[in-house]
Amino acid sequence: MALPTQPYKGARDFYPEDKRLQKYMFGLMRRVAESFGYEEYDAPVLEPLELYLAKTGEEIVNEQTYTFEDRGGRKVAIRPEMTPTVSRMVAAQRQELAYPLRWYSIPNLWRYERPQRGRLREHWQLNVDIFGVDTVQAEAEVIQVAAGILKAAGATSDMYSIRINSRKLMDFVLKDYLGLDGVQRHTIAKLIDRMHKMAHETFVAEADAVFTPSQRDAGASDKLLELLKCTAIEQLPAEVRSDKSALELMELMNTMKEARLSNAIFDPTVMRGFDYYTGIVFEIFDEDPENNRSMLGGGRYDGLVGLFGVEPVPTVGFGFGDVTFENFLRGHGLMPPMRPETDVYAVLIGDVFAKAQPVIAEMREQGVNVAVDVSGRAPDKQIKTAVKKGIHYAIFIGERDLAIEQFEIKNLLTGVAERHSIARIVSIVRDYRSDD
RNA sequence: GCGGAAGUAGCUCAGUUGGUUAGAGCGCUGGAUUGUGGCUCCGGAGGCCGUGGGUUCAAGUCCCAUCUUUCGCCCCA
Repeated sequence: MALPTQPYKGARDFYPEDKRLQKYMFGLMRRVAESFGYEEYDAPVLEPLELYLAKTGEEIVNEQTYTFEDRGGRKVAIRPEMTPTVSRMVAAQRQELAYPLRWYSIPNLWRYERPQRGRLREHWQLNVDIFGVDTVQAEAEVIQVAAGILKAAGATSDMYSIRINSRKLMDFVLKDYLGLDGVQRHTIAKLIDRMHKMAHETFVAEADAVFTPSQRDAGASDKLLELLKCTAIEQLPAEVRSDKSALELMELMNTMKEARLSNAIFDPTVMRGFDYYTGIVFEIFDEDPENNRSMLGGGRYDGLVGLFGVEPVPTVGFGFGDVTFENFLRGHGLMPPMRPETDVYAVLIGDVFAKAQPVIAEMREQGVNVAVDVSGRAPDKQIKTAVKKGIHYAIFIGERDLAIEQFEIKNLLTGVAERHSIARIVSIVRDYRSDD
């Protein structure tokens, strides 16, 4: 029986062309994050299971985390997210670090669930976090990092929307404004999270079923619906609008405006699944009608670092997955032209492999990436290979060329061939490469 | 974890109410052609018809299970 060639369920192989796209996406992420002063860190793929028990959502730990017991009887998890890990790292050096601390990482993460569009079992996720800032200036900054990556990818503001809400505000709404108890709040919160996926009548009916008769008489249902319709803080009822959390949101929205992020809106239906969020939460939505989904999300989690027994550190961060990013790029026609790493394909004519070495070495020393065809096949076959690999230049090396130290360099995309010295060829290829 | 759809060559697919030795296009590969790719001509390789079981004289085709992919639900880093 033959071994299967397909990768593990929900995981991907990265062939060179796939890896090229990944390098492009990660490159954008790194460049933009570093332009804001973020420093890259990393950590093990394995963590003790306890790390996730405290604050990650229950279902994620119990059903969506890969776990096993090691030979020493320790319960181990393959990291399903990076936030607990980075909190652990910050807590470990709580006193030594320089705040505000700006860190980013692009870890691969695993979740055990059924793969579907935009969600696999293994994915890579940019994590951007700022530690030690308790004002909404932190939120404003990380949102700008997120938007900056999309902008660097060539996205325009109509392609996505930045939707902002606040856990504190929703707590105030559900507890003080609507007077719900703990269980009711939890149920309604989950319901709001699903709101856009269900028929409006279903939502109304399910929400109504949560309220007690006296709450219903007090118009809880209508109050909730009215509130969820708001798309700006100013539209909130006066009682809600004067809460501290609303003022905070207003300040953030104002900064968004100053930062020219015109597609940032207040959206009370943005809840986020994790239990550890404590304040502002936000998502960036892909506005592609074929792919209308949250592609990036984050928020404030001031309580996590403190779980490790040190003084708490206020924190804001977001995660941005490679799968949703790739869908976004494809959906909006933002896929970049992929250029192979190899600049020049050396076509050898006749048995000149040994004699050609100095010429090839010279090109490489000058920074040109050269792949040599060592197949001994006819020149036309060698060219076909170069074309198939997508290499842009071929250099022809035969006895004649070596004798006069002039070589033909052919642009395989245009078919144009010229004859030059190696020095000249090197400069032509370098100029061409730095074109874009 | 729950429900729908689909698996035939590397890719896209055809294959009649079950009936000889399973096909096409593209791709791959060799030659025409060891000093120049895309066009043309000639040749070649490549399939346990996803896997296992069942029904039948006979299964790519019908039934069951299973795996994988995909769409949705749950959930959502």
